[in-house]
Amino acid sequence: MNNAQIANLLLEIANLLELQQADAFRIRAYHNSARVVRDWGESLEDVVKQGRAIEGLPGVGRSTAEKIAEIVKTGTCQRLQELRAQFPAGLTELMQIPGLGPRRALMLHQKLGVSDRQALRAACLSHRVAELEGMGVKSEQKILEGLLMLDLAAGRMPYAEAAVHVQQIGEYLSHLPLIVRWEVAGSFRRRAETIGDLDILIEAGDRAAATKEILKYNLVANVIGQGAERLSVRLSSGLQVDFRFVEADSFGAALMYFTGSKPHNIALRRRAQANKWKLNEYGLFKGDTLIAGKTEPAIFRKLDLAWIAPELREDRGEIAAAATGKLPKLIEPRDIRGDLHAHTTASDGADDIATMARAARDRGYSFLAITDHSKAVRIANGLDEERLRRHAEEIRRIGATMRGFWLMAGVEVDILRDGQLDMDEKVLAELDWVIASVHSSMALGKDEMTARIIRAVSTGLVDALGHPLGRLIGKREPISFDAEAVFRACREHDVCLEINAQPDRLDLPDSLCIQARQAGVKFCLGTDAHRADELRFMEFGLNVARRAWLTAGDVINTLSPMQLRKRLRRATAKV
DNA sequence: GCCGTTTTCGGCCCGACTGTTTTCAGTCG
Repeated sequence: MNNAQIANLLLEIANLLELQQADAFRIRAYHNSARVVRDWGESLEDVVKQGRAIEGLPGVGRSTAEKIAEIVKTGTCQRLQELRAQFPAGLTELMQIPGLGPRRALMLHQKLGVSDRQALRAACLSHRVAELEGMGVKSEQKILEGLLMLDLAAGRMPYAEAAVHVQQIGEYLSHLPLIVRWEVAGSFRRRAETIGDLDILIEAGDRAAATKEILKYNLVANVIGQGAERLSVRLSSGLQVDFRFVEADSFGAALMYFTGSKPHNIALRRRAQANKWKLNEYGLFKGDTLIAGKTEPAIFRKLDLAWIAPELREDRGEIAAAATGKLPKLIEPRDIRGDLHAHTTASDGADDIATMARAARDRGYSFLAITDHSKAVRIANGLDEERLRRHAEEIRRIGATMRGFWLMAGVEVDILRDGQLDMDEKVLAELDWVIASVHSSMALGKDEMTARIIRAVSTGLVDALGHPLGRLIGKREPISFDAEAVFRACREHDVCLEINAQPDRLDLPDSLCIQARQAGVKFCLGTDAHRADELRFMEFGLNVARRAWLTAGDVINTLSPMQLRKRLRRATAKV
């Protein structure tokens, strides 16, 4: 049972308590603990199995700790079973539909016997829902639309996809003379892995006129809500966009508020409250007097905090760090001097060596590692020893023509099922850079997988562990291994963990990077580019690194070619 | 259910919008 699974059961308890209309703070306590458990670096299953106490998790007290222990041991807990017995199974699922909360879900069940999506759709279509007290034709329509949405898009989209929307909307907004200023807030500004909807702040002289103009945007499919403060629309792509109208004097406060995250906001407000102040989307108030609101830095200053980068605003200790001057100096795009994962036509890439190298140099890089697949990945035309040798020669030949640029001869070698590397050791030892990755037997059990990876990173031939989880966001679950043990092995053998920047990988993810960093492991960023154009994915890898509190010193892509050579030689010398 | 420079009890962030209502409950972020 991994932390995410434990968190899901805690969330289910929270949802069922909502149905029960239990105390709201108790419900929130379960939501909080679920979030903390999901993000927690160490496997709680391991903690429990080793007989250690679950402690140090903020928001997890005695009661929840006991439940977690019970869940690990039995797969469920008494409290959850009792709650499940009280309500039909599908009810918490109904609460996922926009506009349906616990009360309405419960009413639908009690009055109409509805307990799953299908029955709900039927009830709407036969207009039985509209007849219920507090419901009407519009509610019914809204539920039907919500059901459609749930079937259509499974909710969140990858950050990279949202970024395309932001660019399009931004171009449109920037051409509206009525709009003085606009800014994207929300999870997009925090550069989260996936984005549920877009929150865009708008400063405009005439809100009504601005609303009209925005509604003329040709990608708006329908209006979800419209008021003096807010305009919510759905684009034809299914993406929900919330426009918030904001006064100049409140812009900073609104930016903070709508950037979130929610737990971060709550923590900030408590801090304001401790001073007998009030913090909301309009500003920081002492009584009725606005004492800060125009800019974010002004509000942070009043709260006696350093400005916190949006990527850190997840209530993971950033407020305490900001209060004590201990915020990290986060890695930035200009720190990156090269890319350490790229493919060419030699395996499954679309561009040849020279094209990839030129593209990297055009980005201002000082190095690029060419890392094509090894022979086990047949479908990707993986290289055998002989082809890899010739390929490396060709890489070096082209590299020699490029002044001030290190074209690294590397490989992405497969970690076979038993942990052996899919390439002769001699050939690997001749290369500049070796990434080892799991591409097969991904369903292996946790113990076997852990042993497999540790064996591979302990060969002394590996520089980096590629896309360690092997997950594809929303498509493929991560492989299962003991992260602490693997990280320890990586540190001992001087193996970097890759942050793979492909938009649907983002692997390692931020929470595990935080844990790995604490274990003393270094990181490398790689776009895993399969065409020259994909070198731009570096941006997405940087998002992960920043969300993981990483500095330039944690990431070896910030080294100069000479420093990098030195570091890699040292690693090899240890063998 | 959690938590403690206001606290081991009694608080717990705060406001907008919708749909159905005549003053508000439910939902959302």
